[in-house]
Amino acid sequence: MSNFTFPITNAAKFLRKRGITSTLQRVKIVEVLFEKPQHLCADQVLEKVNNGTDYVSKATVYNTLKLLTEKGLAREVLADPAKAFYEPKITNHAHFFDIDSGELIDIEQGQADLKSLPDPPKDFSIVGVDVVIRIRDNR
Amino acid sequence: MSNFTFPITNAAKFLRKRGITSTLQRVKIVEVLFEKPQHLCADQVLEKVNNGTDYVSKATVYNTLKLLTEKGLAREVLADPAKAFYEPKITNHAHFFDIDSGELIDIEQGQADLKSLPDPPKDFSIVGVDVVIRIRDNR
DNA sequence: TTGGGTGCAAACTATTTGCATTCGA
DNA sequence: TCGAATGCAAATAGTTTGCACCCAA
Repeated sequence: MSNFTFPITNAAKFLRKRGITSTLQRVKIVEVLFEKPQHLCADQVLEKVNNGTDYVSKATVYNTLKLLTEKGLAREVLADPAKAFYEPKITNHAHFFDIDSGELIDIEQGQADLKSLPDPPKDFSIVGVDVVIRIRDNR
Repeated sequence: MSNFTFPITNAAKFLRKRGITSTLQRVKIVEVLFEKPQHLCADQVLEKVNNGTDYVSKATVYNTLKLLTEKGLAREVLADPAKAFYEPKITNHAHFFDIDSGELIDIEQGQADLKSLPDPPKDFSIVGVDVVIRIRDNR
């Protein structure tokens, strides 16, 4: 049900199929984010969506990225203290974070797995696991 | 060199020993953060430091927490999208993050280790590894 | 007609910056 | 004395909120 290939060819259908009202703004945002596997912050999405014009507001970009994340269609990556990144790739994988450039790099699944998951506190269940490996260019 | 027991008894000495100029403001902040192993955001540190009075500004709290982090004496935890947490415990360990309450819980070392570290990109070295396991109360 | 859903301007909050002041050599 | 270090008011940047508008029932 969450399967698709990059880029998404019909964003309106993609949204409707997943129970989200399709609107002009959301279609534009989904087209941008799901063009290919990538890591974009809200401002980058805003810029790509508008591209000189003025179709979508900043608030709508934020609200839509949040909506996509809540619906499980996109993933929020917390690695840069300054801002959140969003990615269309929701399969489990870890990230390198270049602390100087602020760039995120995917780590292939299986390359940074936990030995085992710890037991969560009583009555709690695990919602997700985030692994970020901070790196620095030596040169 | 980074060894101490909680709470720190002489914050001024603690700072000087580690090559950081000791000031009234920094001493207060260190006394608060290093009272015991805990996770505090900047605002919580500010509140505890001032406690009704007005000794230290918000900017200084932020700058000092950043300084302590850069010097390797404290650790910044990125788990809550809204704000950063700081902790005095710098030994390697993962965290549970309660997505509803915003609370961080330490995971004992060894309970959430990576099978192995992935090779960083050429010319890069690994600076740190952050593991956050998001949890939710089912009740 | 109406009630939930949508988009966005304005508000808010976390964090950083620039600079006057202080400090140590 | 003087350059570097320090603290903080003000500015900035990321994100959220509240409300006017719209649309389907």
